[in-house]
Amino acid sequence: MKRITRTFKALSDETRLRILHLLIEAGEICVCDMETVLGCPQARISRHLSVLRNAGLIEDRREGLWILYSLTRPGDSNHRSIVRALKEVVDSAEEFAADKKKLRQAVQQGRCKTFQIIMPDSLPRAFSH
Amino acid sequence: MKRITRTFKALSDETRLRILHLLIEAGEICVCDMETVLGCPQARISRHLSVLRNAGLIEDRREGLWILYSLTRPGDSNHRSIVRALKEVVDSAEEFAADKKKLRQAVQQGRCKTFQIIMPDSLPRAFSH
DNA sequence: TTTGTATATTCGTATATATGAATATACGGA
DNA sequence: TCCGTATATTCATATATACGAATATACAAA
Repeated sequence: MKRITRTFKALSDETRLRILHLLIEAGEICVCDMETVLGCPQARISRHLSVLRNAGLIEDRREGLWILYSLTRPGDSNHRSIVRALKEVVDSAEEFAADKKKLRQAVQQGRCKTFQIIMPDSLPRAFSH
Repeated sequence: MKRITRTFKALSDETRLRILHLLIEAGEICVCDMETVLGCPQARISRHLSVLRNAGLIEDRREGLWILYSLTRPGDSNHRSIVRALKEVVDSAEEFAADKKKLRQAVQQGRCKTFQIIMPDSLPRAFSH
């Protein structure tokens, strides 16, 4: 039960939903790119990331100086149900469209470090057109 | 966006999830029956009900002295997605089983006022066996 | 080993939330 | 109109959460 309420609480903040949306869109993304796209101070993003990590929603891996975040693959049925709802919600809510656009532009203009790190030569198809 | 975060926040509390679970199980239920099944003080339940109502998750109607609560029928796609996840979660989590059992027993032993109010002569099929 | 970049944490503070106890309100019946 | 039952709200307080600013840590490159 505590696990469930903690997960819902993690989803109850605007910045955290925007972060999760970026992870859904980009697959994997570093903190400074979140900073670029969301326009939030780094400390704020970092703190929200730790809330999401403690809720088991995201995980990270280090790649040189950068730490790349991504969604955790759901480990049980509750997690799966909640993440499915999350994806439906960020998909249908207009407020996320601006971030999506900003992310795409940053990637195409080479201002997005994540893709220079993990795939220096090619863009993921989601951002190539 | 505010609507979405408010909805998730409403789901981030144990008592509120237990209340929603009862509404899912019973369809419609009065506050004193929640008190009986959940074993929480009335003021606490009432306050949590107002949080859920403000989030648009539940609605109520008066029937004499009693106020019967039920889930709001989802009005948009976000609401629908979140409520679907909620139902899956309370369905699969073991912690809700005890409340379900207690509700069933209360109904069958005639200690549940809701069904004496809304259907004095017959029990809903969900509780008749 | 120094420097710069990326990320995390600490600190002080403001705001929100949860709670029990007490009180108020709404309604029906005597 | 008075009383009892059902539900909501107020009050005081404890705890949690969010925030910016400042600082710390981790790593790579020179």
